[in-house]
Amino acid sequence: MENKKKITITDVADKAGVSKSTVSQYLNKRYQYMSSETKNKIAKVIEELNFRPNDNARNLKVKKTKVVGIVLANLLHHLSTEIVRVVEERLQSHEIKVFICNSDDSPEKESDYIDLLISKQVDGIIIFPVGNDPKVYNYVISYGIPLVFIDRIVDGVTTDCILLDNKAACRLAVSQLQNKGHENIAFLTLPTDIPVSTRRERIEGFKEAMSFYQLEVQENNVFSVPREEIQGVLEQRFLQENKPTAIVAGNDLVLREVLSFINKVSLSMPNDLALVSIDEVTYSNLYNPSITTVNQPVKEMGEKTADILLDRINGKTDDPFRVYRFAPELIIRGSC
Amino acid sequence: MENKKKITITDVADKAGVSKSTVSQYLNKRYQYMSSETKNKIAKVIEELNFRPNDNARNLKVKKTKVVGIVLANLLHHLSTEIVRVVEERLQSHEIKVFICNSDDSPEKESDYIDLLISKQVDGIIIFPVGNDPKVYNYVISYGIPLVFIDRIVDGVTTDCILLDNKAACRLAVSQLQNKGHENIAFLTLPTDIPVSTRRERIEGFKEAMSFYQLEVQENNVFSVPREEIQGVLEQRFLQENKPTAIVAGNDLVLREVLSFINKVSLSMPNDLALVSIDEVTYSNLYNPSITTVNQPVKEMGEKTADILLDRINGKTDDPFRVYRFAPELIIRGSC
DNA sequence: TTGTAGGCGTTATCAG
DNA sequence: CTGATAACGCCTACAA
Repeated sequence: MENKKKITITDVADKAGVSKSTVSQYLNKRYQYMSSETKNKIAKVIEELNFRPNDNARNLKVKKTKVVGIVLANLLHHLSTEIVRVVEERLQSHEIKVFICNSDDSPEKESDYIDLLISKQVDGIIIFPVGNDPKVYNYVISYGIPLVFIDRIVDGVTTDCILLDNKAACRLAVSQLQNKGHENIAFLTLPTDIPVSTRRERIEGFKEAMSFYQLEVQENNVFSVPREEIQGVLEQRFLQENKPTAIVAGNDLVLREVLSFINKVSLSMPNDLALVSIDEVTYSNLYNPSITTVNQPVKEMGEKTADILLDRINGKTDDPFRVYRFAPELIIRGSC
Repeated sequence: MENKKKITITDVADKAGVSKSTVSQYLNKRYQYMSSETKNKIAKVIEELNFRPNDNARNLKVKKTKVVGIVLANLLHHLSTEIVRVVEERLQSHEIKVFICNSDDSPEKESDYIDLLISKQVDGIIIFPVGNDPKVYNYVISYGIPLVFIDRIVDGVTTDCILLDNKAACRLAVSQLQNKGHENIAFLTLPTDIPVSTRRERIEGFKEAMSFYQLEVQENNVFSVPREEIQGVLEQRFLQENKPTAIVAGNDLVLREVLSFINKVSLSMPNDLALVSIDEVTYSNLYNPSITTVNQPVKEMGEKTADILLDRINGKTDDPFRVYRFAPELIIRGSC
């Protein structure tokens, strides 16, 4: 189990009785310039020695690494990982591998991983951004590495962005509820003090949708509070007059809290309270009653991300950067 | 937005009016050999030029990369990602970064990613294995890269393994059910034709636990079928005599199917049917009724994984490789 | 305290 | 078809 000296292309060349160059030719599949005899010989030696070329050395000469880095805000966020899967599949089919990094909602970690990916010379970077310092991201761009944002926009950074049409999502949610006769609708989301474009868009979208359907937005029905306070504010709200008859949960974390609240006070859906959640969750079909959700088109978004990135990497496009908005889809289930 | 020539240590040296070596010293924080004047000058130039050292070149000389690769079987599997988070946190505190790769339950992809990680010269590799060809894994070891398996064992590979004590998990599940007076207990798991040690261990564990509690294992109560067949076999089974009064779900995927079945035929838990699931799921507390689960000690397992790997990487141990079994924990909730 | 020279493992160029 | 040889960007003696 000694940590033996790593074997190199030179070892292979020596043992095969050819030169390094020839082995290199072999590694790069330039078989044309090679007798099938030497070819086989090299193959055998590589097998025997269990040789693997050192990519670091290779990338010193060759500019492309065929690796793309994805920096995830949160590994546990199901939507992100689903998009990643789609992106990865698409990139794989172009022979590109993916390294996933987890920023764990920390701008510092995110920045560290971006630096690492740059120093590894990856061909492209995809970020679910958590930070709000444009400098970090702009450096990637100025370094010449194609960059795509998913899920959020960062002020001051001009690059391709893949986003849900959040306002349309709210409109779908509200439309479904007002269809069912609800007028007193509450909206809950996490705090918007940090510049997370998504949350702000959803609040605005909710308000716009309400007025679109000529419903009144009661100010004590719109909440933007930290996760751990959600149950508290709901309990309070439901002690007041004029209880909401329906709730729109601004994302999956909010949904969890809302469901806990509903369980705790034994409300029954959809009669006591109707519910629509933005973003799919794993248990929407399983839950009793099943949960109506507004879903992101994961497949389309992932594929678009991969395609844009590929085009930029291969220099196939000089189109100006733009924001791609994807239409949400309403999945009507039992909760409303 | 031209893809400008990447700037190198030479550019920095030139612009700062010092030599490459001095810049290198700076990069490696050897400030002792440097006037604070030159130090500041270099810092400024690096900032201005937005220089980032090329890790590939660096790693050619320096053996440690300070990067560990994790190959995940399935990004969407919550348990895995939770363990990854713990591992990562631990490794971060030792200045080690983590690249996550998704094998997507494909042995080929897994093998490709292992090769990639090797050629990137990572310091260590952690795998949630999906393949069963020892060669792939043994190559990592023979290459001198420390390797840790999580969740499964692979026949023919001798290395450190982090596993749940699966038999104990089944014993906990059965004990809880027999406590509640159940005797006719069914067990469901996915197929065991591929050599996935975990599934086999859980089936055996179930049988042993039953006999330990002097309960009879009815052969038509033990299922090992593909996911898409689970609901079908349950429907059939519940048409027969002697219906089970309780079910143990062998993992989270099985649980989903069982819950769908229960919903479809409108059984009520825990009265019509009691349920215990092995492995935690995100919705266990939210569900109605909440779901009793046998949990893996994610934190301990993740930390142990990181610690073992760190010790191996730093050559701090020559202990023989071993299998670490972790005690599961029963979380009693409403489903039984 | 700074500079020079050589090497890390691979690829590319160009003779042979 | 094969083999020298010079990069690639950085690090590390050792010399100045």
